[in-house]
Amino acid sequence: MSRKTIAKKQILEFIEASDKAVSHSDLHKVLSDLCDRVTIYRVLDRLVSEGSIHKIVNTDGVINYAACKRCEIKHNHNHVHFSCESCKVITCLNTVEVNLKLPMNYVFREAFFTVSGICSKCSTSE
Amino acid sequence: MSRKTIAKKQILEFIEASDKAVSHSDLHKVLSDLCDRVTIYRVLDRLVSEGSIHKIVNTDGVINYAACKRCEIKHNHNHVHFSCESCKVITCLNTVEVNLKLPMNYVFREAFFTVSGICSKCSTSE
DNA sequence: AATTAAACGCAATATTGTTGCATTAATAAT
DNA sequence: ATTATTAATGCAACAATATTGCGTTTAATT
Repeated sequence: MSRKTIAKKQILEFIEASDKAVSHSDLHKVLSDLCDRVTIYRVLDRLVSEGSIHKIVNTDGVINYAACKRCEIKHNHNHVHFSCESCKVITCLNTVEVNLKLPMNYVFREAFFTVSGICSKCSTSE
Repeated sequence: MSRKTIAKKQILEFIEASDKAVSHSDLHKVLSDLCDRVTIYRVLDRLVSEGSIHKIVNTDGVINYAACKRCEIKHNHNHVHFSCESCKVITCLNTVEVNLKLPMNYVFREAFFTVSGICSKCSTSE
């Protein structure tokens, strides 16, 4: 059974408080006093497998994490993520829906959709 | 101006001949006699910026490369990539179209769509 | 054939992620 | 409240991946 440790609590709190997706190195910069690098990796794995957060692979291959805010209602990570080229912020576009139909005999399991461009904040503030 | 070197020619040929997306380590295993690891990185960057190949970030964050087969007609990398969990092969689903509409003020530049599951080859051969 | 700079190899370094193991601490049992 | 159990941690080592600097090579131009 999974335990409620200090590291886990702090890491989850940080991710939940953030309005953007965060990477391992983001967390390490902020929580370096709290715990070891390795612990952050292990806590992130646990949080993902428990369904508290989800992984987002950015367009450059960097893995980010975001809290599952609406997953209580219907667990679904197949929404679109937006990666802003200007402010580098990665956000979840929960409002955008994607519909696609795979070819014959393909079995769907999971979808990862990331769109890069300029977010609304950056496009309106220039 | 970009030069036609042996390494570049060989790497592009290999990627074009492959029916799946290949990673840096794939290339390094095959072409280790041809050139240095670093050269492969640099050639890949050049080929991408020249538009001869395109990047595919897999669901685990590993970057793969595939040739741009239909880009002569209409340069478009916004098609769906499929990552097979069984045979680990990454393919371009040129036939699958995705339509999405970004929220107000978001500027679209590029889309990265990857679906994971079981490909037709694996689902029919079991 | 000489010139020029892109491309290269090599070494060093940085970044990212994993594993083993002894120790610590959260939870359950007494 | 104390003890027992084992999940979780820290640390060190390791592995894989990616980048940079620099002297040398080589493709393309003159």
